[in-house]
Amino acid sequence: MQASSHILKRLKERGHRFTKTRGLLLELLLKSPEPLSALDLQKAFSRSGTTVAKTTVYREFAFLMKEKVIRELDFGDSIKRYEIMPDNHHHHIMCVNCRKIEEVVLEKDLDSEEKMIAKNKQFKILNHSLEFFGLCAKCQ
Amino acid sequence: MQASSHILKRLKERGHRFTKTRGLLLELLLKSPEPLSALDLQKAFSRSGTTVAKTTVYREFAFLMKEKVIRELDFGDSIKRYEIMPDNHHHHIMCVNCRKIEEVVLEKDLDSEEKMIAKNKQFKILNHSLEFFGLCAKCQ
DNA sequence: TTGACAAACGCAACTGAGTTGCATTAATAT
DNA sequence: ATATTAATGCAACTCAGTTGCGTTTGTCAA
Repeated sequence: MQASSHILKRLKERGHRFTKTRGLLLELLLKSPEPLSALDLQKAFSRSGTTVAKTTVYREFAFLMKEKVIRELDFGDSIKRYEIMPDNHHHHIMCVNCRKIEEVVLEKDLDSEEKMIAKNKQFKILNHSLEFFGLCAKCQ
Repeated sequence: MQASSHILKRLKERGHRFTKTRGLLLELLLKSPEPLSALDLQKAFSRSGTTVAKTTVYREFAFLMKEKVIRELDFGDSIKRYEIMPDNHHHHIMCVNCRKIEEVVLEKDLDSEEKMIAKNKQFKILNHSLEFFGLCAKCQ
């Protein structure tokens, strides 16, 4: 029983197929300590002794986004990265030198700020993106 | 006396040239209520009755970034946008429908959070990016 | 188990933001 | 006025991501 089973089960209940590629891609995302790009995933497939077309990876990202299984992250380097949709609300910090990414949890969330903005700007806020940039222990 | 004069003066003091393109580009950035992309700027040049090569716009962005006259913003749509380096620390909210961007100022800044992260993660934090996404008054 | 059907896949060609090489133009110092 | 070199323009390029289309494969019903 792989860690991705319950997700695959959920997808199947919604009428989607259980393929080898989808299973492995989810496994790899689940066990990665860092968000992964399309290229990262192709490399991970390679290391697992398989291959996957980049088209498939991008389409799978789109599919899993639609199903809200993963979420997209943007670190400003024009490479989209993805992680399994987290239970705990967290953000990230990326080392601007070696690109290492770690999760960070704020002491206070941004809910009250969002309410204030919604009120002042008459925007209906749907989400936000907050990423920190700096130098990791090794790179400073 | 244009609004960009003091910036051009500052650049000149550092040994850089005062060109028509640089002057107009700064004028346009200064008077824009929203951050601008390279394409936005080319269009704005057009409306001013001039033209500019996209290469020039990108190189000018790089130059002005190096001189810390502007800063780069990322709203996750793989288009870099730029705004004059602000005095007041602010973030932005973008309408996911019509792409309208407005400035927002937090009630509490993220300094204490940054200190906490720096301590816990042993990162030296250099900066952060925080953008909100939602629907503006017209689009909801 | 088999056959049908559509979801999932792979390959090649494409898109579009941003970059690079190189020749030309023009701002500044002397 | 002239020399120097920063700034500019054009064309070709890069690279992450997308699209078209023909093929494979998971699923379901007979």
